[in-house]
Amino acid sequence: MQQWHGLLARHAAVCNALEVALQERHGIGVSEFEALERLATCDHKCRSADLTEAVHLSQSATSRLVARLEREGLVQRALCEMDRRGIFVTLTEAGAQRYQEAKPTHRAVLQETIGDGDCVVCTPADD
Amino acid sequence: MQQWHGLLARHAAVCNALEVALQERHGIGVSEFEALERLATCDHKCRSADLTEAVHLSQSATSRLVARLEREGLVQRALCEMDRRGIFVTLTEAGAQRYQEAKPTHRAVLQETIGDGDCVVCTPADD
DNA sequence: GGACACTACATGCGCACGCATCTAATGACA
DNA sequence: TGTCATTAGATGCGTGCGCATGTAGTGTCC
Repeated sequence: MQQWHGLLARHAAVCNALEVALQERHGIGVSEFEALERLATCDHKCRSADLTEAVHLSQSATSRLVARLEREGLVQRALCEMDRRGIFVTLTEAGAQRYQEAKPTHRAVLQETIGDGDCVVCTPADD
Repeated sequence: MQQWHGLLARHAAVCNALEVALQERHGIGVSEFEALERLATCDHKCRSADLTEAVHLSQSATSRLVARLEREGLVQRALCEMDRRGIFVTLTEAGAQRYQEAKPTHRAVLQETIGDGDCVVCTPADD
């Protein structure tokens, strides 16, 4: 129970802070950032299903997330020749740049907030 | 970073499992349960602002949450004589019963899922 | 007492979500 | 090759969210 409430509190606190900072300074949300990060660390392209796993959202939400990112010019949809049902989501130049800009913000907010909250058992000594 | 992704993964996993179990077996969501729990552990009544804190939602979302619970007959809004801007949210008989029914489900799902996920640093030795 | 800043909660609005479903492509099997 | 179950992703729909704002009650200062 203590763990659970700690988890809720910490998640809410960090997500809120991240959402505000990323939205204000870079015009993207937490899920958008996670998606960009996944793409940036996956050779700049991966399947939609991989993103679904990365952002912890439903398949439909991921589809719309990709649509938003594409509308923003941060990613592109590419047909997958191997399996033409699927798509490759590829990071554009603008997307890679946006990610690099947002990354320090992301890390800084994490640093500030992830240790807060009342979840003592989840706080490791290091880091 | 490891902590962060662990937090995200764990939160998503537990919330999903809880949402499904609570919704299927008791017709309430995670936030609804948290609100009922807060009320049950607060002498069956508390201010709307207290609920806002408990459920980690915005004030407007809490207002609608209370409206849903009231529509379901699980809580009632009572005028606060001390400060007539505010309200007391009170747990009804049905609400108290629903909470008692849902509580074992909630605890069981927590027990099953809160240790899962890939966040090793957040996993204490005990439990 | 009257004006005004402030607070508690409600509500209009736009947006992102999940669920169910649709479409198109794949793979297996006859 | 034709049929059919399965899979990847897109989309209609209803719902819950946050933000901004509205409404009503409170406290202060004159």
